[in-house]
Amino acid sequence: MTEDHLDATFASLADPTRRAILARLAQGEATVNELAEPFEMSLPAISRHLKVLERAGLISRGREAQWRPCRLEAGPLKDIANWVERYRRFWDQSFDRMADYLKELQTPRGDQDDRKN
Amino acid sequence: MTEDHLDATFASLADPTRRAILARLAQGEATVNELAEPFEMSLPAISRHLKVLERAGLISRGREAQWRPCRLEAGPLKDIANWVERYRRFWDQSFDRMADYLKELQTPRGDQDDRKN
DNA sequence: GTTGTACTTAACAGATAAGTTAATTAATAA
DNA sequence: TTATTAATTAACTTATCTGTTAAGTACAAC
Repeated sequence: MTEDHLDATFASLADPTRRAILARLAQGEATVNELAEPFEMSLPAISRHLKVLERAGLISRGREAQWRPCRLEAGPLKDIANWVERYRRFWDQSFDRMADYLKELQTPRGDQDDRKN
Repeated sequence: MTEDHLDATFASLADPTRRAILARLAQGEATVNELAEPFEMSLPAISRHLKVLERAGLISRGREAQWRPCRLEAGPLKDIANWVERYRRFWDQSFDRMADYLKELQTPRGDQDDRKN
C-alpha cells in the first residue's frame, strides 16, 4: 500500500526471470530446483531471484524436509493493478483524439488552425 | 507487447519520482521545469528521469520554442494492466481459502483435520 | 551581436543489481 | 558417521542506476 512497497514490487517485476517464476507458481507450489530447471542459470542466481520476490511479498516459502516450497502471494500484484487502474482512461479511448474532439466542439466549423502533420 | 518492453516499463515505474511525474502528467502536459518544481532534485536528474520514461514509451515530448512539453503515453501502462490481470484470480478471493473450501467439499462434515490458526 | 531562459550532455562518485564459482548449512539415507 | 540432495551464503566481477556539478546547446528577447 505504501509507495515504498510499490517500488519493491515494480522492481521485482522488471526482471523476466522473476516474472517467469511467478507464472510458474501460478500453476501451483514448486521447489527451488523445480523453479530453476527451465533456466540456464546457476542455482544461486535463482535463489537470489527468489529472495527478491520474497522481500517484495510476491512469494512465501514453507519448509518440508530439505525442500523449501515456494508459493505465489498476490497481494502486491493487487496493489499494482490498483495503481495502474488510475490510468485506464488514458488508454480506453485515445486521449489525443479526445482532446481534438473537445477542441473541435469549441471551434466554429471550417475555422480550425493548421496542425503539424 | 514484448517481454523486453515489459522490463523497461516495470523498471521505469519502480522509481517514486517517475511515478509522481506520471501522476502530474495525468493532469495535462507540462514542461521540464514544471515537472521538476515539486522535487528537491537538480534539473539534470529530472531530465534523466524523463529520458527513462521516454525510452519506456511512457511519455512523449514536443517542441515549442525553448520548451519541451511532456505528455503521458499510456500504451505501456495498458500492457502492465493486461499482464497483471492474469493474476486477478489469486487476489479476487483468497486462494488459500479457495483451496480450503474445495477440500471441505471433498471431506465428510465434522471430519476435517486441524488447521493452523 | 549579447544576455537570459530552458533544457541536455559530460564527467564523475557511490549504491545497487545480477551473474559467476566455491564453500556452507540443513535434512535424508545408508 | 559418512554420503547425498536441497538450498543458501560468501566473495567477487561487471554493469547499470541515481544523483551531483559544470559545461554545452537551442531558442527568445533585446
